[in-house]
Amino acid sequence: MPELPEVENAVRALHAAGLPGQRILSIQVYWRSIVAGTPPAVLRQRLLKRKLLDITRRGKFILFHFSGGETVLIHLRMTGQFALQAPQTPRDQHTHLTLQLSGGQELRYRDARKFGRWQVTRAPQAILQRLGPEPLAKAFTLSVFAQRLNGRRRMLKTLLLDQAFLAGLGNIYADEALWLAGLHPQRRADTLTPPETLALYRAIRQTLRRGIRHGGTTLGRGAGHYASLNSRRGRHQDYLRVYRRSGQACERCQTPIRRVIIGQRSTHFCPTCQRLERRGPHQRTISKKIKSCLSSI
DNA sequence: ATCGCAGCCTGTACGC
DNA sequence: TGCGTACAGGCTGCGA
Repeated sequence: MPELPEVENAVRALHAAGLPGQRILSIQVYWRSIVAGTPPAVLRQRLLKRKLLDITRRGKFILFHFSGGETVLIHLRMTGQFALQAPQTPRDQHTHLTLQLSGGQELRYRDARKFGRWQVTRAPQAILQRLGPEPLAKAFTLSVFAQRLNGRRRMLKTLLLDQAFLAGLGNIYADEALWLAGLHPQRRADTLTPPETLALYRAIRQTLRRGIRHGGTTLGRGAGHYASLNSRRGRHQDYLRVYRRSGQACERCQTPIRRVIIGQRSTHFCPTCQRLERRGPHQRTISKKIKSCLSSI
C-alpha cells in the first residue's frame, strides 16, 4: 500500500510523536513471519535496552537506527501501519509486533495482510544497495535519470515500478506521474525524446512532493488502509488525476480515463493526453496543457 | 534483460 | 442480510 509519500509521512509522524530518544524495554512478536532474516528471538535480544537514535527512510523502507550499531529495516508492503498507544489499550487483531518504550507508550505494528517485514541488521547497506536512486534527493539529477533510461527497453509503467530502477514509486504515483508527463504507460523507455525525458523527470518529482504535501493517499476505509500513525488518514486521494478514476473525465481534455492491465498491475491513463503514437488531432493543445500543468505545481 | 505467474494474507466493495 | 466474485497501494522466486 504505502509508497514513498506515505512512508515519508509515517516517518515524520513517528518523529513528531517523539520516538527518537526512547529506549526499548521489551518486544512482543505475535506473528513470526513479520520478522525476516532472523528468528524473532534474535530481533528481541538485539534490540532490548537499545536506544532509538533516529528514524529515516530509503525508498519505501523505514530505518530505525539504534545504539550499538543495530538497524531495523521496516517495509510496510501493502497494509502495514503504526500506532502509538498506552499499554493498557486493548490490542486489535491486526497487531503483530509491539515495542514497549521507555516513555511509557507502546509502539504497535499493525498489518491486516501480514505482508510487511521487520529485519534487524548491522549492515543495512547490504539490503538497500539494490535500490535505485532516491527520486527527491539532490543527487538525482536530470542527467542521472536520462542515463538510467538509456538502453532500457521496458515499458515506462513497469520500469517506474521497479525499485532497482528508482526507489519509491508504486502503482498510484507511477500512474499519476505518467499522466502529468503526458506519456503512455506502455511507451518503451528508450524511445523518449529529451523533452519527454525532462517532462517525466519533473512529473515524478512533482507527483511525489504533492503526495507528501497532502499527507499521502488513503483509499477506502477500515482495516488495511493507509494511516501515517494512529489511523490518521492522508488527503491525497482527493487530488488524484487518473488512479482509480476510470470512466471519469480527464481534467486536461475531458476524455474518460481508461483502466488497463500492464505488467499484472492495474493501470490508469488518459487515452488522449497519453498517446503511444506521436500525432493526434489536438496534440498541440494537449502538449501546451501538459507543459502548463508541469510548471504550475 | 525482460516477462508472466504463483505465492504471501486478509479485507473491502459491489452485484445479485 | 447473505453469498459469491473481483480486486487491492508490494515484493520475491521461478521458469521461459
